[in-house]
Formats: sequence, structure tokens, C-alpha cells
Amino acid sequence: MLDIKRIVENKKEVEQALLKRMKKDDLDLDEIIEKYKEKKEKQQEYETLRAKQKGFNEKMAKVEKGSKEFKELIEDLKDLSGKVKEAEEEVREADEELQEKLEVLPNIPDDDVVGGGKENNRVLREIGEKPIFDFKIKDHLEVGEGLGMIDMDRATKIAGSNNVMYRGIGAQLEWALINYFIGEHIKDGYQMIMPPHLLTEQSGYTAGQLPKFKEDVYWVSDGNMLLPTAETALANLFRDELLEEEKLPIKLFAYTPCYRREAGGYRTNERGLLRMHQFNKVEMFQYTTPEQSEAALEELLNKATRLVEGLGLHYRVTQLAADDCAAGAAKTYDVEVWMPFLETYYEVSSISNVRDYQARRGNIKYKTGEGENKYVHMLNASGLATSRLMVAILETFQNKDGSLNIPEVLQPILGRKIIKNK
RNA sequence: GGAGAGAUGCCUGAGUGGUCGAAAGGGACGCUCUCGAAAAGCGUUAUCUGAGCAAUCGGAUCCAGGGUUCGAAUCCCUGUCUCUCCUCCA
Repeated sequence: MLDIKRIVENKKEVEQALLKRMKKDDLDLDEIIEKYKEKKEKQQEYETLRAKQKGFNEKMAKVEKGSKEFKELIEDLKDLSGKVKEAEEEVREADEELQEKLEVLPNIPDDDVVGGGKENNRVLREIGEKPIFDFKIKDHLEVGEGLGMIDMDRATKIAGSNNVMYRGIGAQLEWALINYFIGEHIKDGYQMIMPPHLLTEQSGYTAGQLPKFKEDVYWVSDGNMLLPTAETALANLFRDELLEEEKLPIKLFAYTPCYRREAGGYRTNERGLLRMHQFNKVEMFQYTTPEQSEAALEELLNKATRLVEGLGLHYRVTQLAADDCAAGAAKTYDVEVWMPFLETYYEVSSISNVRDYQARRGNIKYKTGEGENKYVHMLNASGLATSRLMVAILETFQNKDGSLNIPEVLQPILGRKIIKNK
């Protein structure tokens, strides 16, 4: 949610920034400003009438109940009461219309975010090198199924298509990844959260997934939704709360499965574990003051890249163009890992500064030293998406004989260096 | 799942349909006193929002949303949450 005052006061500037991620035809700030003015006018009208009405209260209390004067007053006031109600209704309508227009606007991109969509994403750096194989490599499914780590057929049997089941050492490896990330986040002073997976509609709204992605999340019969990412839970922790400035930044992380309908269908080449209805992800999250949020974004990016590096995988960092960022994000980095078989990079972490966009929706503020209540800034970052990394690991560390080397950092957790068929 | 009770300011807690943004106590903060502290006394102590340079004036908020009424913290309905008892359980 954008600040209506900012739109009114800096229309040109806001418009220019939003055009980096919106088509001109979809953006009509004048209409919004018009609505805002209309609402304010109606509000004035209502308040004047209401003040008048309240003014009579004292008099009514003093006048004897059954008296002639009393009855006459009531007749007059009935008329006024009707007007007050009408005015109130008009304010409500105008405000609703305003909110509707306002809440679909995406966040204002940061100055250093370029306009346009995916095609304008910028690769900032590539780390490590593409592995070279002296044999014909298999894709991750072949490696994983060959070693009995993944059982797609039975997963599909019990849960339908686009589901996966890890088995034996495969399940252990996935779990070891999660453990590795958890350990690193705890070392860095992040607090671990285990949130509920079934969230209310309101939570989806605050996080910004609703109403836009209503079709993409799973709904259960009592009206709650299955979280599509732990971000949805973490972004709602302090909803309607006033935080203490000294407590900021608040650094959190959570491991949860992420549930997504992926209703739009699958790209045909996204075989196997690349896109699933349920995948594992560790999510990092920060609540900061506006002054702290830029440094926090860099910190989160560093954390994410360090984890990938720890695994010994080749990756690159890109900065997303305005229209490729999630609607709430003002600036987003992606960490993309190299998938040797597909010969493409795939996102394993998306690191976003949402600034006060979610805080406005969720009414999350902090008290400054001067006693002023200000919206917090919020940041989210995968740290990391384990199911995707599994793909990269299976493809990158495979050997000619079908066995798989285990990344060094995971060896102590798993108690072995290599996975092979007996 | 069944039965009942409740939701009021930073906290505890009172509240009659009108003069209630709300008693009282506590806490916190400030001042007086003191070398300092304690104690005591006095005072201050919600948020959002509109107009105004300002003093100030107006509106909203007693869980949320509807309703009744000239007027609602107070009455009615619905929802949410909390607590107690029973039931069921990992």
C-alpha cells in the first residue's frame, strides 16, 4: 500500500517511478487523487453534521423527558439524524473506492532499479565456474532416482502430479540442507520461528499475496489458506503492533514447506523438482527502521550467497528490473544457481526490500525517540529454497558411475562423503 | 464437539442509554523537598485523523462488523478471540 499523501504531494515523481513497472494505461493517479479529495470533502460534511448532532446531546439530557419541548426537539433531531447517516454512508463508499484503487498499486521502485520486465534484469556478478564434465551427464531426476533418493512415481500415486517424495539418504540430504541453513542463521543471531502453516485471509492480504494471487494459493474448508511461503507468516507476526525502536532490527527465520497451486501450468522443460506443489524453504526476515533497511538488504544478500558458496555451487546474482519484482518490493536481488543439465540459472533466493509497503497494510509501526509512530521497513529473503538446491546438487556433484559427492559442509551432518549404489 | 463466562486506556479494574475519551488504584514520567536516594506532596500520562502559522477547534476509536435510538462503552444480532467445565485426543 502506498501513502496517499505521497501521491498527492509528489504526483509526478511517483508516476515516473511507477511507470518503470506499469503500463501507462494501467496507471491513473489523477483518478486516485480525485477520489481522495472527494473522500475528504465528504468527510468534512459528515464531521460538521456530526458535531451539530453531538452538540444537542447535552441539551437533551437536561430537558424533561415527557415535556413538549422534548418532543419537539426529537422531531427536529430525527431529520438531522437521517442526514448524518447519509453522510456517513457516503464517506464509507468514497473511502472504499479509494482503498480499492490504492491497494492494487505496486510499490515504488528504488531509484537504482531499472524499468521494464525480466529482459532488463542485470547480472551483477557470477561466482565460481560452470562445472565441466568428461562424461554425458544425467538430469537430477535420473541421478536421484538412480540412487533411490527420490521416488516420483509413488509420490504421484499418493498425492497426484507435481509432487515429490524424498527417500532414505535423499530425505536425509534435504534435511541436512535445512539444518545447515538453520545453523548458520542461528550463528548470525536470527531468531528461529516455527509458524502455523494455515493462515487467515487477512494474513495473505497484509503480506501482499492477496487479492492478487487468490488463485495460486490453497484454501482449506474453514477459510484459511496454506502458506505459499513462510514470508506470509513472518510478515504478519507484528500486525497491528507498536514496536520499540531499540528492538529494531528484528531478525527472524523460519523453515516451512511452501504450498502452491501453480495453477498456471508448468513449463515443459521444468521436469522433476524444479516446480512443485510443495517445496521446502528456509525464509529470512527483518523488521527495521527506514534508515536500516538498505544495509539490511545487503546483509541478507550476503547471507544468501554465503550459503550457496558454502555448498560449492556455481551461481550468479542479478538485480531485478522493476516489473519483475514482486508487487510489494521496492528492490529485489535474485541469487540464481547453475543447473548443469538444463544449462540455465535457477532462482534459489529472492531478496527484497519491501520498505513500508507491507507495514501500511498490516499497520506495523515503531515509536521513535521523539515519540513519533512510524511504519517499519520489512525485508524478506529466501535462505534458501532447499528443494531447488537439491536439483543443483544432484546435477553438479554427480559422478560418471552414477554416484554423488556430498558437499563438504553437509558431510558432518550426514556422516558420509559420497552416495552410491551398493 | 457440547455448556457457560468474558473482551474497557501502559496494567488492574469501575461504568448508569445523554454532561464518558471514560471512576479508582497501580505503573511510568516531571516538579517540590533532599548533598543524593527513599518516602511524601503536586502534576502529567492513548492513538489515528481534518482545518489552522499558531493558540486552538472538529471527527473517529471502550475486540470487529451490522442494527435499534434524537442520542450507544452501555440495548440487540453476527463474527473473532480469551477463560472455565465437559467431551475428545498427539
